[in-house]
Amino acid sequence: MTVIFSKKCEYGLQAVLFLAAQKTGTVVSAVTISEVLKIPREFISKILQSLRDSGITRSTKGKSGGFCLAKPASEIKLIDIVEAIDGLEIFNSCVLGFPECSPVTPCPVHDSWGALRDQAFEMLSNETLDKLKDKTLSKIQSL
Amino acid sequence: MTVIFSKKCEYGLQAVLFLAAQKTGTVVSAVTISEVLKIPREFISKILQSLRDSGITRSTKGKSGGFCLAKPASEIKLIDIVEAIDGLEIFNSCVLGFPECSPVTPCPVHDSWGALRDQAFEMLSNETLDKLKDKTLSKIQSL
DNA sequence: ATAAAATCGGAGTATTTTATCCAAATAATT
DNA sequence: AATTATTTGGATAAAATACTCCGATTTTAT
Repeated sequence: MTVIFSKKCEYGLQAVLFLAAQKTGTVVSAVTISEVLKIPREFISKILQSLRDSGITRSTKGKSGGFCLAKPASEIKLIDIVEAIDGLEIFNSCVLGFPECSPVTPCPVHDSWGALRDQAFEMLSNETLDKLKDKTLSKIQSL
Repeated sequence: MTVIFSKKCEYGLQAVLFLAAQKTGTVVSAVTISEVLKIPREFISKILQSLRDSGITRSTKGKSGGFCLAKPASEIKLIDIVEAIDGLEIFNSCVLGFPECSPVTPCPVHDSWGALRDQAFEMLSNETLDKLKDKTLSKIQSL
C-alpha cells in the first residue's frame, strides 16, 4: 500500500535519489536502476521519461545510454518530483474527502490536519537531492 | 484524488461523523446519508455494513431501519475507522516505498517523515467523534 | 394480509493504477 | 558494416479500487 504518494511517484523519488547518489553526470541505464531498486524495468523507464519531460532527468539513447539528472542535485527538491508526477493537489484537498474544505467551511479536522500537511510540504521543499546523498548511499548499500 | 485514505475510508469517516452528529441512538437510512453526504447509496451501505462487522456501527433492518453508532461517540476515535477500513499499515511503511525502512536501514527521509507520521497518528487517536460533533454539524450545514 | 421501506449478500461492471510487450530508432563497439 | 545495448512510443494486460445491480429477507404500518 502506498503511504501518500502513488507507486509511480515513490519509484520516481527512489530513482532520482539514486541518480543523485552517483558521481555527477554519470549515466545509468534503466536496467541497472531497475535491478538495484527492484522496480519493473519498463515501468521505471516510463517514469524517468516523464521526469525528463518535466526537466528533472535527461536521457541519452543508444549503447551506453541511460539516464542522469538534468540539473545539479542541489537544485532539485523532493517536492519537484512529487509535483511532476502526482501533482500538488494533496496539499490542497480535504483529508476526509469533504468538498470545499476551507477556512470558511472547514471539515472537522481542518486545522489539525492543515498544520501537518504544511509541515510535510515544508519538509519536501527543504530537502534537496544533494542534502540526502549520504543517507541515500547507505540505504542503497542495504538493499 | 485521495489524500492519504482510500475513498472507502474517507466516506466511512464522513458517514460515522455524520451519525455521531445525530441525537444519540438515532437511526439513519443509507439513502439519507447518501443524499446528505453525496456518496453513492449502494457504496455507503457496504461501507457501513463492514463497519458494523468491525463493531463501530449497528444496523437495523426493515422499514424505518438504518444505521447508528454501536458505541457512545466518546468511545470512537477517528483512528478506529481508519484501522477498520484501510488498516494501520500506512503508519508503519516507508513514504518513499523503500523496503525495510527502519532505524537500522532508514530511508533518506526516515526521521523527518517519521515525526510527521507519528503526529498524524496521534491526532487521529486523540480525536473522538463527540469532540468533533460541533464542527461536524457546521460542516454538514454547509453541504 | 399486504404493501412499503429498509438492510443483506453476492455477483457483476467500470475506472484507474500498475505493469508488460514489442517493434523501431539511436548510438557505441567490434 | 554488423552487432549489441540502449531509449522511445504505442499498444496491451493485469490488478486494485470504486461503484452498481438485484433478488432475498426483515420489519413497520396500513
